Amino acid sequence: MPGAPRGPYAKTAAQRDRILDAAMQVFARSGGRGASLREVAERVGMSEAGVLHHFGSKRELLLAVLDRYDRQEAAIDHPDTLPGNAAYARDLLTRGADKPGLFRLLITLAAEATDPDHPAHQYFVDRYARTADTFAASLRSAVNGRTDVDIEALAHLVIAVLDGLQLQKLLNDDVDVLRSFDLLTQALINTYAAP
Amino acid sequence: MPGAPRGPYAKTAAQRDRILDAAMQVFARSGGRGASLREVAERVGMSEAGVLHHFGSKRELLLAVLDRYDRQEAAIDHPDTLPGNAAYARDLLTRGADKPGLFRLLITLAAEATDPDHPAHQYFVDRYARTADTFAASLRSAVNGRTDVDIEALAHLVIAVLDGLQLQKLLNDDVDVLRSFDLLTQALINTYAAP
DNA sequence: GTCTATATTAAGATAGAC
DNA sequence: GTCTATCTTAATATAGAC
Repeated sequence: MPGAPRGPYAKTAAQRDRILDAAMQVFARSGGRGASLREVAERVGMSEAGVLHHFGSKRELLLAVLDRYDRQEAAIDHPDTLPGNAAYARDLLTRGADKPGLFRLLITLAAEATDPDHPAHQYFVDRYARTADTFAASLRSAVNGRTDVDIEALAHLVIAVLDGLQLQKLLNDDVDVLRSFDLLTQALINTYAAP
Repeated sequence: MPGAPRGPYAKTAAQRDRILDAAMQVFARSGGRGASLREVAERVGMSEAGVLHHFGSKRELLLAVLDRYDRQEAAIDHPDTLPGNAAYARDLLTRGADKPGLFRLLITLAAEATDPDHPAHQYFVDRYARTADTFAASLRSAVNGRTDVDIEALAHLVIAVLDGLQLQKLLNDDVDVLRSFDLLTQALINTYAAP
């Protein structure tokens, strides 16, 4: 009975969530390889064995963190108009600045997961493909009819900007990512938007 | 006598270089945290203690790898015209595709080094600041006279695109990064270049 | 300059008591 | 469901022989 945990499972679900919260912070600070179960357990006030009772291994824990994040993201409804989507992308940047931990988690793991042997490799391959599809769909309506513009390439470009700008923001908080992003959108609209 | 190693030091310098080559590959595959001295030593056909004779610690080895890369980069002369620079940036992307290891090294470490406690944190902060200055200088001439364009923001934007596109390329080799990059340059020239 | 041997620390994981 | 205790493995680093 998902959605209404009660009985003996209620506590477990709550504990799992607390562990995921802690793990997310630890993975965000130290990446997938730098993070240790010990630190996760410490934060949650539990032994390593306790953590491993809920998640069988470090690998599983990492994937569970990403999976939960995905479910939360999927619950938000995404705009399907272009201005809505540009605003959404802009909002991503702002949220990234607000909660640097979350973005650090994603960018650090994505970079690590570039290694085909990394536990989250397939996850990130899929994730980026999905994102590119989403962005392409909304850009298609903006370009409306123009067949001379490569929508997929445009989608990859926008995603690259979001990732790259946030990386710079994390290294130097003085970088004004919104300013750079606005320069991009203006140029893109100016050049590729349907008349 | 730099540049002409001879006598008992010649072998040492050559060995240091071999170690740096191996370390670069290992760091590129596994990141700074995932990499082990054991694997570096193995590749170079030496014991861990042997490696540590040349570089006192893993941290030192990592910084030496980055330092050597910087010296090599500095030896290349960079164009100072805009078309030259756009071509240079495009070339970076091509090189990244050619030698994925090198770019993986840079992007993975940059993401890790977002953590202020990471050994290479300061290195990457400085590196990005320097790169932004370089790009800004060449963009300034392109915008020639226009005062309504934020050159620094433009520089951060271009760097973001280079990083972000290569990250996607590493996750999925089918992504056509040059196509996306060309969409960017066309839009930027179209919108911000001096008449 | 390189090796073997070892100290030290820490990690991930399992077994079994409570 | 959580803990203590333990196994196993592996990492960085040092000491000292050759």
